Amino acid sequence: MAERDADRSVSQTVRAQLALRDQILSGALRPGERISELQAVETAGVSRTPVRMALVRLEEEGLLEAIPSGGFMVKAFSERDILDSIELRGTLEGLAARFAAERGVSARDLEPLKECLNEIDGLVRQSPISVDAFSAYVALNARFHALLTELSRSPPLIRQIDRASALPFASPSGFVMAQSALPEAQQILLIAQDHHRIVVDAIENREGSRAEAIMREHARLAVRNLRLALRNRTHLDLLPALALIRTPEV
Amino acid sequence: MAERDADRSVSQTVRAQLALRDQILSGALRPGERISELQAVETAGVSRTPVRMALVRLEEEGLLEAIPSGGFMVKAFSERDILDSIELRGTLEGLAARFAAERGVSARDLEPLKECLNEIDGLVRQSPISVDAFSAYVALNARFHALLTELSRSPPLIRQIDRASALPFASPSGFVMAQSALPEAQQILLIAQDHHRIVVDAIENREGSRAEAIMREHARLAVRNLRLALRNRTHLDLLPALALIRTPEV
DNA sequence: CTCCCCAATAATGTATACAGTAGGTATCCA
DNA sequence: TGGATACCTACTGTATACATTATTGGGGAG
Repeated sequence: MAERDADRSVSQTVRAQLALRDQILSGALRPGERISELQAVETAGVSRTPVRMALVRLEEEGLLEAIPSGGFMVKAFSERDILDSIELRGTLEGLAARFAAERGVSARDLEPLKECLNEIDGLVRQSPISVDAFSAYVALNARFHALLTELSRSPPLIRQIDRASALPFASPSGFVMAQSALPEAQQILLIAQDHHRIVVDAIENREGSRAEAIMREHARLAVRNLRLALRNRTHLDLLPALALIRTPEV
Repeated sequence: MAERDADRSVSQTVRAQLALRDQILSGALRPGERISELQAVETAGVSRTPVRMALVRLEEEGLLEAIPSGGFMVKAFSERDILDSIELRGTLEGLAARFAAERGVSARDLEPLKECLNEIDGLVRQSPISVDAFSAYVALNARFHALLTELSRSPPLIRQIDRASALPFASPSGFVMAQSALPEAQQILLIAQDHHRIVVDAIENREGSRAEAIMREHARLAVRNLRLALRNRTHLDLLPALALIRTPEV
């Protein structure tokens, strides 16, 4: 009720979309559960029209699924869906790295990436890494991936990568957090940093195939790590958006 | 006015979406042009609410672009966007082929693909190929790609490939039509058929890397061919034709 | 003559009212 | 007592009315 007149700068549709996404990701709405428009109207504090717009957008985003008889439900994902989504994004980012390398990148455009890596360097060498440093790392890592994607200068590819990252567990931050549940987390961060450095080097030297190969390997390693994390159920609570994983039938 | 009560089985939203997509693809609405909701309401014969829903869906589909000040415009694509979109889809289909090979496919699941190839065989060997045979080929080729995608059994990947194929020029039918404008069209069809046969073989023998590599090469070849076609100034004839072609939804 | 500002108009974003349908519950009959 | 049917409720899909914002055109000032 305090939020009713908060942030008048954003449209009602966006506000509804954010509110609903929050509810889904926080687990307030369980997978398979039907979304109640009326309830959404109350929580978002807007009328049905923008709520319905938000529902359509969230469906296209992949968080919701249309029910044939009408309405929407929260989409449920299998563990394999999650692993596939990560490999998918890795493949696309590999293509982005190739494009960047083949098309040439000016030293000035490469500067932010290198700066990003340097900032990360100081963080990953701490052992054990502090909570603040870790969240700083997560943000910087996401920034690195975004910058790399941009370097492809291919709007269709960038768009597709954004879509592939929409699912929380498929986003860069998502799987960094997932891997952090593993005992070898510290070493994983160092390896990731190496990968990133190689990619930047390959792009700088215009070696498209090498840039792509290392990004794909990077993703495949992440998939292997996450598969391990998923198998170790005790660490599952550290996974982002665990609410979206389909629970076994009761 | 005859369409007002036609097809009561589909929702008004879907009807509006189809009508608008038709208008865009047929060129009745030019790229960059702002969409008039009022006009859309008239042509679709429905009220503003389903029209706006359709607009949001078409934006997510990639055919429209939101205008910051409000409303939507028809999205404009550069030639490079078109080429990138094709390579993008090829990359995704390569991953699909890899998944299919690595995860194993039963002989029964592979049957429809082989049948598809056999049906195509008879068509591509005709020289010159008749108009009817060509459109039959286009349909069968699209079917082959759809079946191959399905074989990955990865819902996230399938979804992403569908999205990548939403743009008419990036769809299998789209670039077959584009390449058909080249003088070596006949030979291109034969090469494509070879590629497809190799992919099926690789999947059957569970050679993931080979299956992926050949699909990517297939796409890169198509990109090269289309770049030639665009450079030869045949694109003035090509683009309108491309706009008319879309892969069947199913 | 040109540039800027204000006002009128049109179109978007939002809210609400209406209609049709699916699902649930209660009652009645076997 | 169990099952089927009919009614009722609640929710979705659609239409329309309202408000707010952008755009355009004209008029006035420099």
